[in-house]
Amino acid sequence: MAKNCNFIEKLRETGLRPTRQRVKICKLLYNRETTFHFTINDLVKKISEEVEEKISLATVYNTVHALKTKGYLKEISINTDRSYFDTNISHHHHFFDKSTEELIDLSDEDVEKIQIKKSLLGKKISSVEVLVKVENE
Amino acid sequence: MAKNCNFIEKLRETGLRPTRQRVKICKLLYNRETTFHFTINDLVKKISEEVEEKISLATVYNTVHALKTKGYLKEISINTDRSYFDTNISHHHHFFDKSTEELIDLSDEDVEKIQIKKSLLGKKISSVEVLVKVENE
DNA sequence: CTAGTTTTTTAGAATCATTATAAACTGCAA
DNA sequence: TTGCAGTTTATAATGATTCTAAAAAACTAG
Repeated sequence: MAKNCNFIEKLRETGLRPTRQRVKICKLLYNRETTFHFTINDLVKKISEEVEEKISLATVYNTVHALKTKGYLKEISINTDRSYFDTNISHHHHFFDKSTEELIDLSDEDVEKIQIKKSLLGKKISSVEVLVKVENE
Repeated sequence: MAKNCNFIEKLRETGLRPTRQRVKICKLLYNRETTFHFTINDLVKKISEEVEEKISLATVYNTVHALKTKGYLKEISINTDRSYFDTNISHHHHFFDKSTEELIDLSDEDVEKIQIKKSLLGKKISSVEVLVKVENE
């Protein structure tokens, strides 16, 4: 799991050329114990700390967008000024801590099954997201 | 319900001076049959169509923000470039139609009761929002 | 391996929603 | 009516994101 090769394969499979920059970003995102919730800014900071080579801001945006499009990243619905992404793409929901502006995973079992009793003519449901906002007691 | 007085009272009660601009915006927002889901841009357009006097963009932002702070408007969590607001402040959830970028109310009864089985130490839940994204079939 | 084609990266400019600023204005209480 | 605190306003500033066009890198066929 610690080798670049994995990401090279993975990227190639999805039709994304495994460029130096993409491989390095993937290593940062997926080569970790826990899932990673981040904003572009978080990621840029992490890159500047842990990657020797500079990666331009536009590339970070491009790469994150490409990974999201390919389904390797999930974008979370919160109305903040920045977008949040999650490396955990399995079906699950989130806590959003208003005081720290951090996301915390809620596993699918942590939330009682949700039933939507209403439907819209000619529309199909593409996702159901639950966001639980929390604040300090 | 069609008189300004109502809004004048309402605003005054909450410590907001009932200025010409605020009263006019409140009339647009609350003097209607159905609830109103809108972005700032929607509201500005509506003002330019239905109000004779020009209201500056900054005032629209200020007023919406003030109404939201006082609990007369709800801001909806969606990760779009613009913020969405809802004049329906009762507890309920939303459909978000990805093709039209419109919000549609889901009454509280339309969504099976949600139970969160996990809690965070030292934090209390301030809201639970369900967003159901839909797209054309 | 190499030339040619396509994709990607890059720095910087452009965009767009939102917020800040500071001067002019207004609601309201004395 | 007067004065002041709260508001409005036009405009500038901010900040996240996207666009641009040229240089660089990755791929492909020969």
